[in-house]
Amino acid sequence: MENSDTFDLQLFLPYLLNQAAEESSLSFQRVYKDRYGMLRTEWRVLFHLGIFGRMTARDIGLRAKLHKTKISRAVQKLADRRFITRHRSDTDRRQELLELTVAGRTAYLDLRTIAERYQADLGTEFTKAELALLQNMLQRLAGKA
Amino acid sequence: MENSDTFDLQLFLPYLLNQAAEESSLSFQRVYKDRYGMLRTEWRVLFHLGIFGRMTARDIGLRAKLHKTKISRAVQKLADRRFITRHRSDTDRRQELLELTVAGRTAYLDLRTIAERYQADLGTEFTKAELALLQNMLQRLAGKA
DNA sequence: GAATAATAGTTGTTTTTGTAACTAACAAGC
DNA sequence: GCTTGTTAGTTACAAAAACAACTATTATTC
Repeated sequence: MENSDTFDLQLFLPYLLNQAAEESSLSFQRVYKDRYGMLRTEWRVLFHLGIFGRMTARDIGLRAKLHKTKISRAVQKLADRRFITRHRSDTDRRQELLELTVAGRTAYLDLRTIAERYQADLGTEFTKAELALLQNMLQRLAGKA
Repeated sequence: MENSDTFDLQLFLPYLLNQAAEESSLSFQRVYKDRYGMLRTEWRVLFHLGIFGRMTARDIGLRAKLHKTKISRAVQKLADRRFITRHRSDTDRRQELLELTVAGRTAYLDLRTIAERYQADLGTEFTKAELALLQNMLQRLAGKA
């Protein structure tokens, strides 16, 4: 290590954020993957429909910053597994209204419970104020605040 | 949106962290991708060698939490492009000592400058104390503190 | 109102990643 | 010192993501 250097990679945000994101996603990923065979894009679509109710692929893409091809395939898989229904819109026949089925809503509520538990567990690790600041800063970094 | 729900996805850390990580990586990605045709794993390997000097693929994997196949491929590509050299170790002929070439070090220093500028620019967005707290929390979340 | 552009969503192809199986070298136990 | 297990790294195959080209429908413009 004779050419040692001083740059601290561990503090470089694009790196550090990815490490933290990957680590924090792990436990949640295990649940939606093992329990429902879902991919990341799929649970995200599921959650958007669970939270906001009926919406189109386009709107999910805007909110979640997901590319339409990713959403298209996630929607297909979710529909195949009867988690969502798709209905062509009457006012604009290009777009499709997506909605959770009962099974979809059940899966969503189950995963939401896990997510809420995860968030609650952070309370043992961080104070409320710390957490609020963290979320605020992350939202600013994500360009959403 | 009749089935509206109260869960705040924007505050769910596995989601929020990913959004922030993706957004914050964008500008840096553009540089290492456009300027050097590198992938994420490749700049990470490059940086590890730039920072710590000669080391093995195994040690990079441990530090960066990268799987050995990813590193193996990154090392191949970096060696193809003459950014690094590889020498089998005398003491353990399974492992290979990796080291930056002059071209590799030049690329590293260039990218490091960009990275440092990125970090510096955060200072206009956040206070020193905020940033320190953010980094500390992210390191805890990443399991490295 | 026909021609052109723009939008929602899909499909096909290429890259990149993930996973498992592999080779070669070393280590440990007996 | 031979068998068994472990480790460093590679390769082959499967899954997923990225990107470009496409269809169908709606919006715009002249």
